[in-house]
Amino acid sequence: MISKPELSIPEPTLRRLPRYYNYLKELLKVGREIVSCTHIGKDLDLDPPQIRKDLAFTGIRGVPKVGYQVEVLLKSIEDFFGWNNIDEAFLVGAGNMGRALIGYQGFSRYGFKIIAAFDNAPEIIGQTINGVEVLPLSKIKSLCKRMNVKIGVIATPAHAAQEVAEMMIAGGIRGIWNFAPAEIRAPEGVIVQNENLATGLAVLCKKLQMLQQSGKFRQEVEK
Amino acid sequence: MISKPELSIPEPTLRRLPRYYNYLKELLKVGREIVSCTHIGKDLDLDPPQIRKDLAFTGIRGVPKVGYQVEVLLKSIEDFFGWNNIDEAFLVGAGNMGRALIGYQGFSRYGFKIIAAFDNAPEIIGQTINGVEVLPLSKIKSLCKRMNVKIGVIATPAHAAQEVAEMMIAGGIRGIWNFAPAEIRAPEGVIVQNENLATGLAVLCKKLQMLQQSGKFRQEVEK
DNA sequence: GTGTAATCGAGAAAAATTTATCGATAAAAA
DNA sequence: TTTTTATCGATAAATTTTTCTCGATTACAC
Repeated sequence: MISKPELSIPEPTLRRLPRYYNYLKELLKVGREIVSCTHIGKDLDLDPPQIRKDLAFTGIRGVPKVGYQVEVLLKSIEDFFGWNNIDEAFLVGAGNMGRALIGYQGFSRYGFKIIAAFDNAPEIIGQTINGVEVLPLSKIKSLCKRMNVKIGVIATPAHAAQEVAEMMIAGGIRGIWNFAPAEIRAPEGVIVQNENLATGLAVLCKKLQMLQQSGKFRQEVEK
Repeated sequence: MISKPELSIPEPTLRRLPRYYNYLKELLKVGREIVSCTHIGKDLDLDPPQIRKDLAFTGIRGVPKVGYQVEVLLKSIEDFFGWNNIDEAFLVGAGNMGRALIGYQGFSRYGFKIIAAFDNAPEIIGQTINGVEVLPLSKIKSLCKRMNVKIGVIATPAHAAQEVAEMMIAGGIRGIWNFAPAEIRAPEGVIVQNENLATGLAVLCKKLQMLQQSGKFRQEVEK
């Protein structure tokens, strides 16, 4: 029972940190230099002690009565995630989802860059999408090795995902960001992060549904 | 302290359910008719009792020694989320992210459909993307009302998100699915679901980083 | 039939996470 | 200079979530 990559940082914290980061970037734009947890808490609807704890994981210390310097805080989060040096990645599946990921400008902020795309469809191979060339899938293993790429993005249909993952792993990929609605099995030492768009949608729809029901309920009670 | 939409179902459960759903769909394709929690647990790397508990929230009951009927289980999850009747939604921001969301075929499975897109850029207005027309943003409020659309998707740059959200809310939108890397403030009774792609990326990168460090550490110890 | 094995459901125990509390510290005001 | 106030950090309490345990149920083998 020691197999898992022993994440000593709570995952909820890990998920909140990028949110702080985006928020702080906005603050910086507005020209704010200093911010307190109380203030962040109001804007993000979180409890100040929790924010303090989360931020403490990045190794930063605040000053009583003052708070944190926005720039220092941003730097601290960047260092924590290693966003200052760029991670180059390969993407497989240049369909709609794949194209969107290639075209999405926002990743540069997080030190992430898709440097090549792969696909099987002859009509897509050879195209250039947002400056990223689409290569035949068969080449992925050798190119992974040659270019020492460690992160792979999967944006294929569900049925192709596992096979693609195995090709990536054979090429030495250590982290897989999976957008296909499928479960990927990977050996120990390879991290798979599943990104399921439906999850967020489901949560939204369910909350909406419950809200409506409670609304109806309230109306009926009020009669 | 009674303000929040009192989600009596644990959110982690809510986030796991779509995962079960996708997994079960795959099982069905392979022709499997019956499945036990033990089996699901092996494939999804989760504990059987937890799966049982999660599934129980959808109101289903399993049969000892047998498990669950895959089709019945799928139906139960569909009913739970209300995926059998289609939710129509408007999208704002027909950039890369917006186009991807419009083009993504996968949403139909979850009873979700983007029926129109809105943008401000004159060169984009009037285009048709995957059968979805792009209309001027100014029309969104009146069209929301006329077509009784209750869900809005925001795929604009961060700075435009709040303003767009307010237009949507003015038109009667009750649920906002936000892909812009910005915090949206909404009145009570409007649900905002933030979808931050960077979150998953950050978790992946951090796990990878920790894995590498522990690997290095191990190597050094072994010397 | 009867026994065995697999699985379920429900409730208890354990773990993780969130929330609250309290003393300490630093800036601003008196 | 002293008092007041806002905020921090650390610890403790409460809550939530996960994991475990156990008796009950059902199919299958003998």
